[in-house]
Amino acid sequence: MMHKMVKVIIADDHTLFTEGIEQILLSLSGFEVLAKVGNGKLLLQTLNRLTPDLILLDINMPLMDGIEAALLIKKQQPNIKIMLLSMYYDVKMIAEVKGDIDGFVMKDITAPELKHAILDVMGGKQVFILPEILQQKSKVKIADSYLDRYKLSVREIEIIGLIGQGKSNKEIALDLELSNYTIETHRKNIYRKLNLQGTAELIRFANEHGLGIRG
Amino acid sequence: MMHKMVKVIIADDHTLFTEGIEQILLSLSGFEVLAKVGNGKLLLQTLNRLTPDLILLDINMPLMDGIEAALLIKKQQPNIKIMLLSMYYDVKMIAEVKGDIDGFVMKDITAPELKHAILDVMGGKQVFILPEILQQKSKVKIADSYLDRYKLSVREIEIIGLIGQGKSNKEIALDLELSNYTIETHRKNIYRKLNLQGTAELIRFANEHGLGIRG
DNA sequence: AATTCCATACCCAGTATTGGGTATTGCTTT
DNA sequence: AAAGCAATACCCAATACTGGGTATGGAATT
Repeated sequence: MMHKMVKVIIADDHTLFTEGIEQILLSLSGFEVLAKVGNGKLLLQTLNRLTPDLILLDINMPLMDGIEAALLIKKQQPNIKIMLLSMYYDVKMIAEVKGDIDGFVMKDITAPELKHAILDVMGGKQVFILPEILQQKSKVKIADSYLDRYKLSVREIEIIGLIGQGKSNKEIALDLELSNYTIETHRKNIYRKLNLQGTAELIRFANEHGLGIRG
Repeated sequence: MMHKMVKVIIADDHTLFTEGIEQILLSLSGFEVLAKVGNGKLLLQTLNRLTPDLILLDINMPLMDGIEAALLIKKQQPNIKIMLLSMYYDVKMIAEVKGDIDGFVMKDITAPELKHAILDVMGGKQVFILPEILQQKSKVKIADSYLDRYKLSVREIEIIGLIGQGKSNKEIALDLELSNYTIETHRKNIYRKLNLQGTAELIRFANEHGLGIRG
């Protein structure tokens, strides 16, 4: 296994990304890209005629998302290794797939790191590479950036994150053991600082800035 | 210009993506990648010592987002071409940058299309490649998929999209010339079908499935 | 023909959110 | 010492949203 080409299928709806990954794997050598597919259904169909060693699988895809596809594939062809690729980290999601998936990496790792992760997975390890923010002992680095740009406080950033995960003010108040009034006040300040109106715009902001990451 | 290497800087916080793009450009030949940077500030610093012909610039980056950086760079070094890369399409955003930016492409185009777009830009054209969904005469293709998966109706998908853009029920009712009651009813049905609770979860869904794209 | 689904619309009641404002305490900066 | 900021908390009022339900008409399916 360590000495032969790893046959890979790449599944991601962003073509630039899949073609980029393909080029990366070719440049790393040791890999053969069997196919690149843009959605979960196409992936299942492709598996009817190709048998990879490994699938690199984006979580967010049209028609059938990555996790859904992964669980199906694992059931049908348990020998195929599956590594999930994501821009986001979500504790609930990881817990959901932990027993079934061979690896999880985020899109901010380097190509050598990806290669290393793949080889670990092919060697039988289960590899979960956590996002940098969770590896750090503190969140000073990311928090500082939002402090600077938007004059957001640490608490405000935290609350944006919780809202970004879909929590209501009430839930957040319970989580943080604060009054509901306090959460509302923070939200008022957040809207003012970011010049946003309403939950929808705020969540969009959170997503675009990766602030829905649970930490 | 057509016969010499195009010097490119790639700016995107997802390292796998920047390294992928680099590999793509190398495989296409005719390009020299001067640098890959992960945020807007680093990009500005890099421009103090390198002068590219072209910057491929992701919109969503930490510390300084793509548009902010682009407008600054265009002011300081108007001869550098800038092409924005995005996963999302937003009419308002495009209108905002249309006068300043040389190109906009989405991450679901192919590498040859990217090359073609770059060469057009380097040749003096302004290139805006619209997402596939906007190029289609109808939305049957994407709508069908959600019909199947979630039993969502065409109207429901449309309303998710509008909510995903941050519109209130009242605004949507005005847009679609319907009663506010109707929008609320559609929302109730959407929550039930998707097993979601509240605006935050719905918007997250919309974003993850690209349903915030204006069509 | 009957049933189901979709689109549209409404009522009711309760909760959630937003925007205006106020206030206190503690810490940091000037 | 004074000022500014963050965290926390509250009041008021209005609007927005949610979840329960009802209903009609038209189109598609059974």
